[in-house]
Amino acid sequence: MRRINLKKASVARSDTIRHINRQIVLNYVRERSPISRAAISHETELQRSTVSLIVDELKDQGLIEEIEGESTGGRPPTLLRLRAAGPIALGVDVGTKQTMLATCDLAGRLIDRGSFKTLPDADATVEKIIECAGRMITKGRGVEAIGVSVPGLVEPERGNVIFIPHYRWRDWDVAKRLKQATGLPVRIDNDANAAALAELWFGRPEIREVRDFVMVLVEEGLGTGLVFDGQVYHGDSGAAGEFGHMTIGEGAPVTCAAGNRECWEAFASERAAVARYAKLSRREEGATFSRLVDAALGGEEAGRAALVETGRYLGVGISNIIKGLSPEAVIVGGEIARAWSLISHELVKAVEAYSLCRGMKSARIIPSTLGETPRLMGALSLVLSSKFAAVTTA
Amino acid sequence: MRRINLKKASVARSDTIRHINRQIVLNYVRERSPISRAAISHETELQRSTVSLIVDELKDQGLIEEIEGESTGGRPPTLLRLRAAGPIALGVDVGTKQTMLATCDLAGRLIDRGSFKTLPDADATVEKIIECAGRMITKGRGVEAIGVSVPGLVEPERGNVIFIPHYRWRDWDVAKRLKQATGLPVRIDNDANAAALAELWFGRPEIREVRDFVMVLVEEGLGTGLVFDGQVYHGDSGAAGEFGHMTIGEGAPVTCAAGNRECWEAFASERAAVARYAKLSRREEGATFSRLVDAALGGEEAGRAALVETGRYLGVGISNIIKGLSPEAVIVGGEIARAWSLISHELVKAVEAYSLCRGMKSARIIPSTLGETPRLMGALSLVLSSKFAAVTTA
DNA sequence: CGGACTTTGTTTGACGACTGACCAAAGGAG
DNA sequence: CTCCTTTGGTCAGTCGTCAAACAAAGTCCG
Repeated sequence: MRRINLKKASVARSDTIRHINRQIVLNYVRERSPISRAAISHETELQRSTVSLIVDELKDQGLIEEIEGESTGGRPPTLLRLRAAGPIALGVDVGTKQTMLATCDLAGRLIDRGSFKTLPDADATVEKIIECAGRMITKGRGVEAIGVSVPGLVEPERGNVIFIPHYRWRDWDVAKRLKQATGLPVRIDNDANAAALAELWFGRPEIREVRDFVMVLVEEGLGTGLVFDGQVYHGDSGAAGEFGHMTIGEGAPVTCAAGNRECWEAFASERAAVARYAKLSRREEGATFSRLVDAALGGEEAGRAALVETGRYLGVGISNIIKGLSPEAVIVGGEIARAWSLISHELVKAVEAYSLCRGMKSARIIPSTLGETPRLMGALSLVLSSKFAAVTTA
Repeated sequence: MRRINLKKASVARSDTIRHINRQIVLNYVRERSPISRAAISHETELQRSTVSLIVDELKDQGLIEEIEGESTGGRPPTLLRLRAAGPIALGVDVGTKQTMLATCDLAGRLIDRGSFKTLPDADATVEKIIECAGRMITKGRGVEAIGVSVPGLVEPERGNVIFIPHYRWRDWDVAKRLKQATGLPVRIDNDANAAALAELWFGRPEIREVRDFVMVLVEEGLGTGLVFDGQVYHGDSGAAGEFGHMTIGEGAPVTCAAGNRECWEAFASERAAVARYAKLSRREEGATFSRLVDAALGGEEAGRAALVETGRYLGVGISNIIKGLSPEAVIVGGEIARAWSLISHELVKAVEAYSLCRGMKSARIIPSTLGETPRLMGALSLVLSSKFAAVTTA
């Protein structure tokens, strides 16, 4: 029931039909691999002859490859899977501490990795990214595009980084310069959006099947990535997902980027947790969030208490999101997911306490299924998802 | 960049291409009416011959009709417009005070209207709706489907009304019984979602062009309808849009349905405004919101103050929504829109005060462009939008 | 007033994509 | 070894669009 956007709508030609079916077949190979032509034909209700033609096209384009299958009583099928050979995408995850790079194949399997400490200077960081990326591209031939994930405000369509709070970089031209230096197309997005994209395309099956969910990425700040109908929602000028700046109360332990003590971010980010820890333990001034999590997991009471309190406030904000958006799932990502066993109870309790307004079925709340690299996988997903995305018609 | 849902994806056949182009042409007729075949051909880049074939099909189906045009220097065009003759949809708006019914033509112009006071008994109300609807359907032949808008929680796909707070009706089977009684298909949705749909399809051009917006419907309660990418978002099991139950502070003037004094609804609904008015004016115990608005527009200070305060809290909640969703516009609907000149200043001020966290471009905030019947237009839109909606392919 | 020009709408053959029926290939079961 | 099952490919038929030519119905200007 979508309203057609006449300004952007493109009419269907005779090859549109092939484009649509090509993407459907490709997605069957991706999701049900290894699968035979006959099985695809059976499930899609396309004729076997048609599937064969489409498969030939996908093989020619180097997207899929054949392997031998075992007979089930008749002629043995030739099974299809995504082409495994060689890297196809390069991902750059610009973090507040480290910048990580990786190449991966079509199926999203990592092939090569690299990383360096992010430099406080914007230009120097770009130079280092270009250098490191260049090395990985020449080493692994076949990279077709680059995806970049950054912890800040981005206009994805224009490839424009507006602001990165941690380093106070404004109008950072990383996308333009990467493109110039490598000659490859560059896609860029906010880290929470990228992480949401990664869960959508490469998360564990129980998340991949979910088409409406919210990614809550806890880092120094607090970002949210919204997925509606299997699609990351960017809002007007790509700035959606700043639920981190939602007002949820007063007297937070730290201030948000704008000096506000009422934002969700000021209550539930890593910085908030570290501030609570510093107050509780009273000794470590220069405590990092990593060490805090290690300490808590090691049984230290102050660390545990700081994390649990942070988890509770995460729950308060999540309950607001659930009420408003009724997603099927909420995914919590970032390093805090390592301590999920410690915080989940209090977090879920807070969500339920604030949800009592309506006796509704609540969303599943789960830690990221992508381990410790949701942002890096997100950067790679920016490239890979475009290969598999649905054809946009009207 | 949408992920294909293999469980629901349907493959493209040779007639899919026609379906897609048919909807595009139909939407050109709807939005640029009156328009000639040649103009459609020019804008869509379809051949004139193809447009002609599609137009023939649409004419045969009684969706469009021809009128004569004036020459611009060559052969005069035959202009096309939506068929104006006769009603095509019946809308039922179940309100907490009145239930309104109307029929309209394809272009959304009202043809016939009726209304009655909503009865406190669920069954009796259904009976009365069926009686009134039956009369309007037999009077105006041609009605193809019925749309119903209700002030409560709905599962639109299953046609199930879960709960209507005002009357405490649970599992109301209005859709099923209307369908049985009339033999027509019935579509049902929450009033805020319906109103959002109405703005999307029948709002003034400045809203119709917006593809991401939020409808805030102020009534006894407070509902929100979310439109993403030109599509009403329902969330998991159709329950999205309950931002009214978002926690925004403490000590609201009234309680929400669940006895909570922290919800946005408890601060900014009609009930909240009436409670403020009763407190300020101290005399009228049985004040209604309608009279409150009349009094305020008439210059009464207590009424004005009650509305302005309510507007301020509307702004607080709207600022949270803007931060999280970055919509292009926020539309405020309900009777309070009548007093827009009184409340807009304070409302916008509150939004700005709470938005300072990020110096971002803010959404436009405007009153409903559908006058006093956004819900009724919403009910009609439930039917009409399905005629014009984009073809869902993959 | 009449011919040239302009614009609109229709007709017709060619092309691309899918369907469906038939055929060839390759293995299992008896 | 023969029959059956399953997979994959071939080819005429149909549907929808494109492109170009054609017919229709005006305006413009000498």
